[in-house]
Amino acid sequence: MITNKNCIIRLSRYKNSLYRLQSLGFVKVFSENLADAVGVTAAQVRKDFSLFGISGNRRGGYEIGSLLEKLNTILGKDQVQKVVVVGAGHLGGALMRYNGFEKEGIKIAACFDIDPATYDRASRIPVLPIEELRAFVKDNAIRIGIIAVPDVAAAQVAEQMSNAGIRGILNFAPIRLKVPEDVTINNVNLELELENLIYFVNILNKTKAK
Amino acid sequence: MITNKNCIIRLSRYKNSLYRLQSLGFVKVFSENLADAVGVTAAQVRKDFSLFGISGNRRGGYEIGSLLEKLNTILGKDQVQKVVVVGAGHLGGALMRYNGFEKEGIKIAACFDIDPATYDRASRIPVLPIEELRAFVKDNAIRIGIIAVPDVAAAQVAEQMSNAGIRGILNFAPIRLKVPEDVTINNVNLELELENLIYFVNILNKTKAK
DNA sequence: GTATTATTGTGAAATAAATCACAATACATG
DNA sequence: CATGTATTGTGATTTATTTCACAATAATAC
Repeated sequence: MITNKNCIIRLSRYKNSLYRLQSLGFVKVFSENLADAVGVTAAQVRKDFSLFGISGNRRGGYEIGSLLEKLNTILGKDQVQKVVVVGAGHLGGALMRYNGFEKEGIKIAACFDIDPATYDRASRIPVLPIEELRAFVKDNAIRIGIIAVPDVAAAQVAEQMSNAGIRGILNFAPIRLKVPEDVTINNVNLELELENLIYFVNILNKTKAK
Repeated sequence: MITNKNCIIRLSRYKNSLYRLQSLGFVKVFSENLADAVGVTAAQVRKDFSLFGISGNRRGGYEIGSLLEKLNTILGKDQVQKVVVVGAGHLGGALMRYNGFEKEGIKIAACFDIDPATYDRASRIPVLPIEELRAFVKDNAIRIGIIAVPDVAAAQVAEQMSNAGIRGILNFAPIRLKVPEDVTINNVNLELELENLIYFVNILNKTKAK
């Protein structure tokens, strides 16, 4: 079982690049081409594939169509993934309006909040009371949730999600969530990303200056 | 020169946890406590500090105040960091309204777009024509930029930023940007994060099932 | 002031990830 | 059908990161 997050992210990148190559009319690809497109080494590409038992054709490279099928299976993209969002504020709203998920086979099935002013059952993506989270998650067999609430509410929401049966959480709140070990958390923290950039900009600047 | 991104992110996390501990009235902290708060091992905390020449007091732990000073210096938080956003759409708008940056000493100085309908020089955060990016960046000595435009425009914006003198880019567009090597890029890609979650939820599920 | 104890700081060891390098092999060419 | 060539697949090697383990040492107790 491969649990190297970077490796899985590379698989996603390969997949995205392959779609681009396919739409340009390409049918086959060499590890070298894919490596260039994604920004890694050719050996890394082959090693990653080898890890997942994906094989190509010596001297002939990889057939894009079948490669995509395999990657999509590994990445769970052979079916539409339904997710829920908790938090109908600025961020939750932006996520609901964002149309990049659809073409990736990800569907926001509903949004939940505690503020009745936000409720809207008639909307394309319904906004429902948080009390209905559990039932909705069960009824729709949902396993992925997005936390888009202020940090003070995040811990409680994480617990509600976990109790409801959600097994993967994308967390936008800038705090560490504690969940059972069978729940996976990916954090998106813009302050951290910016802070990180600042550090690297600073040290690279100093290095050049010397 | 430490160039391990994860290590720098841990420093940010230590810093955030330390502020929390400080606000609870704590004055000193042990590597063990910090480790618990951040979710790493105590040895990792000490090793990270050691890497940056930060030392505590054997048997007495670390004094939170001076530790924070050192971390803030390393992370470039001893002065307010001004950044620009390019793209005044949903995402750019949400970023401008987001008030989490301010308390981290990060200030969005201006936003740029190509659509005259978005221009607003009188706003708290002015929205300006992209043509003015270069002059603004120079005049305000800005080094960090956020790309919040659709993917088709991202490559061009990255080039404009890089030419204008920006040295760190936070990129929300789901494509790989090519920039000179003295420009650092951090990508935020929600589709990728979700896809990644799906993978881990799937494999953990299978593992448990067997 | 001596002994005891808790905690740091950091080389050494272990583990994880990436790269190398080359045998295996499929296709092309004559 | 033999020879040459390009590309894969992967064990071996290298590099990076984390963890271990324990000497050094500062605070505390007696």
